[in-house]
Amino acid sequence: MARKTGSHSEVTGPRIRAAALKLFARHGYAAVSMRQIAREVGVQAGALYLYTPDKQGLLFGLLQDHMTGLLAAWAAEEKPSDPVEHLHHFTRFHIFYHLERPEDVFVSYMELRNLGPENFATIEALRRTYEDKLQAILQDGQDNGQFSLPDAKLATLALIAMLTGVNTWYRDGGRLSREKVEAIYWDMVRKAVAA
Amino acid sequence: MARKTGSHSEVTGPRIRAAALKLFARHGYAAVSMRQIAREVGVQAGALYLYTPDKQGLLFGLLQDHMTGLLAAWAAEEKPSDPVEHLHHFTRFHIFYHLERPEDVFVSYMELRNLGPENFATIEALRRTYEDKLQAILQDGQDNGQFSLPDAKLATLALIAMLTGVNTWYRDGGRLSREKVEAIYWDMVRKAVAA
DNA sequence: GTCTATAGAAAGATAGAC
DNA sequence: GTCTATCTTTCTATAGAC
Repeated sequence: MARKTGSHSEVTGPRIRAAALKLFARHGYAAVSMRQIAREVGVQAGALYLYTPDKQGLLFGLLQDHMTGLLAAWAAEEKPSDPVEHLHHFTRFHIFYHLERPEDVFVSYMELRNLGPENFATIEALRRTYEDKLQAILQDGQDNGQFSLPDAKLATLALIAMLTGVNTWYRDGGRLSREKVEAIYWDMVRKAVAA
Repeated sequence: MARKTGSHSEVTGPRIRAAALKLFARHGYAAVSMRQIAREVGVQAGALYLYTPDKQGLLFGLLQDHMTGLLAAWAAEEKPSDPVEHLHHFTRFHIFYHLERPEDVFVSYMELRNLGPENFATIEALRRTYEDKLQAILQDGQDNGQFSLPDAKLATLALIAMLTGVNTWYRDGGRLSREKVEAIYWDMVRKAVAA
């Protein structure tokens, strides 16, 4: 099908979102202007409002897509039935998935407070759903005696904080490969929850 | 000594800093205006510039004070010579110190990217100094065989991320006391690094 | 030490031409 | 679908009165 010149709705939308993600990650949501985003894309500021109702909607879309993408990716993984192997699989998945998209992770964590109350509740529910996946694994291993956890909920939060923390320091081409990092973290995770 | 009416330099400065900390923590540095800070304190916006060269200086002062306070507090602690006890002491100290000042911790972590390059380098050096305290403990235990660590630096970063993560969910009056939280985290820390 | 007033720049969002 | 132009608000920072 031929497409009219100057009509780019299917390509401009994603480019706006990519530019917003990049700029929000680098400078923070509140510090980035709609004009900056437009300049990055190569359109005028007014044109942005064809693709988002407002600046807040742009942020919300980024966070929502990140969280639903994360949940969908985990849902698509094959899960071992043994809790220890299941936890290892989760550890690998979490580290690799998050290292693959550092800007999404950074923005999703840093800009939560810039969401309106309703948008915030939506994202929080998604995040909680993800946490529950890990908590179920830990509870499973606790129930069959492979893990020894004083508190499954706290262990969930502690492990996720530890694993997501990799994003704050990891850089491609650094001292350790992703595989090596994963192995080192798995060693600590495994021992931290061991019976 | 009598003090002239309308002269409040020794009290207004700290109040400005307290207001800035509160507002930066709640809304983010970039989203808070000097007018908001002034309104919170009860002075006019122009008066703020008697106490800080600019908005950036206000942020830098908050972060610098937090980091130097943290280092001074740790320096004042008595350190057990046994690495396991030393690590336990660090775990307690880190959790309690950080839970005691959630706004400082939050701002110090979230607003790093809003520092100018020179200010950023200064804060990063202080943070690194603190990390080195933990790393030395871990290395000590590794050397005498009480700990088994594939990588002392990564273990340092992993443990600090895990411990600081308490601040993201802990609320006074919640399900668990600080003491109980500390005990649960210490159980995981201890096992994660155990030989 | 604090105030009022303001300079000068930039923000979010909209209207209407093409 | 995009642009130009603009409305309205708000911002940081400074000047000068008291």
